Amino acid sequence: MARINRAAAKEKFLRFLEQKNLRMTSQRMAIIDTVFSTDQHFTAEQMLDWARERDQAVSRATVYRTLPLLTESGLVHEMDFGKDYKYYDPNYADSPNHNHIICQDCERIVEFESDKIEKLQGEISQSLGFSLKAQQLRITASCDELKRLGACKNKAS
Amino acid sequence: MARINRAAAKEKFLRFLEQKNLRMTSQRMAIIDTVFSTDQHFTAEQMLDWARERDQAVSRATVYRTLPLLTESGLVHEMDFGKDYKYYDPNYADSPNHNHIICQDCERIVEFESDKIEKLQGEISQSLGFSLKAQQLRITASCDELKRLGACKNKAS
DNA sequence: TAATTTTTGCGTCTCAGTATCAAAAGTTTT
DNA sequence: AAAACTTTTGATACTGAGACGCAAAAATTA
Ligand SMILES: [Mn+2]
Ligand SMILES: [Mn+2]
Ligand SMILES: [Zn+2]
Ligand SMILES: [Zn+2]
Repeated sequence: MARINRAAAKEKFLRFLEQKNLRMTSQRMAIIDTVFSTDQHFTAEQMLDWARERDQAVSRATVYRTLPLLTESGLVHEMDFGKDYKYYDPNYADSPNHNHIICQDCERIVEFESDKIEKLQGEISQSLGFSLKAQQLRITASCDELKRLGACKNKAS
Repeated sequence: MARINRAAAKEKFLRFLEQKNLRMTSQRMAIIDTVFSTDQHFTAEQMLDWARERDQAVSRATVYRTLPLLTESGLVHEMDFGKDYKYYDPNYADSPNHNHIICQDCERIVEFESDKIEKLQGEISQSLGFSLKAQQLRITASCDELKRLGACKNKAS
């Protein structure tokens, strides 16, 4: 589940902008540089902070405008992890078939791939009249395995 | 995936209230009557509308206060279906092991149970250091099977 | 350089949900 | 049953993520 490398990401984004008659600007550059220097799942506000460390001239509005462009171009995916804000995942361009398990106590997110579950997913979807395209699977659980080791910062501890 | 019957639900809620030194009021009664007359997944705003049809004297505030009580008592479950508002599920008391598949185009939600996927879920969770309790699984897909039949009201059609 | 198009940043708005608080309703004590 | 106390209610204000409108700035084209 490694992210796409920064040069390739820039390349792809440039082609996307060109094709939509949009311009590469210093702010957009700062944002995609920041996005593709992490493989963590991040929020818009986090991205704003990080991008500003790199380039002061990045506004909240531009971040909120650029993330949908990155999404549309396929470089990141919008993720819903059950919080009331969106997450973005920079790891999809490179591994489009991974899924996530989320701890509902802390916010630990772990990626995984499983042929078996992917197959079952497809079978279930189909049997219920859903198509396969763009499917995604999320498991919500508790990491008290990790809690016992002191790794899970459970809020209600 | 049938919901618990209304009388049993009221009974359970009464015991819950008693045990927490809370009172059964006409508003709370109207709300749980409404909740357990549907087996649909609903939002707080929907519940407000429906409960008001039954009893004018139900305010938004009371709905937003009662739903967490019903959740805490185990009669409903808070659900996140990827929208920016919560859903509530009245079907958990009776079938606590069901999962959901959601169409990302329309908002169709279909419940399903699968021993196979449940087993895999447990295996994956465990192998990644997550515990089994309170796990839940959500599949996001597109129902273009149904779309072809004109059943899916896809927004971007 | 001038005209045109795109982008930016600020401020305002929306919307679900929470917090506040005084009035109302229910309970317990005298 | 009146007084004292507790819980609940509803109106209103507030919050926080994100969308939107607009005038200024930047980039492109003429
Ligand atoms: Mn991921
Ligand atoms: Mn359900
Ligand atoms: Zn955890
Ligand atoms: Zn659909």
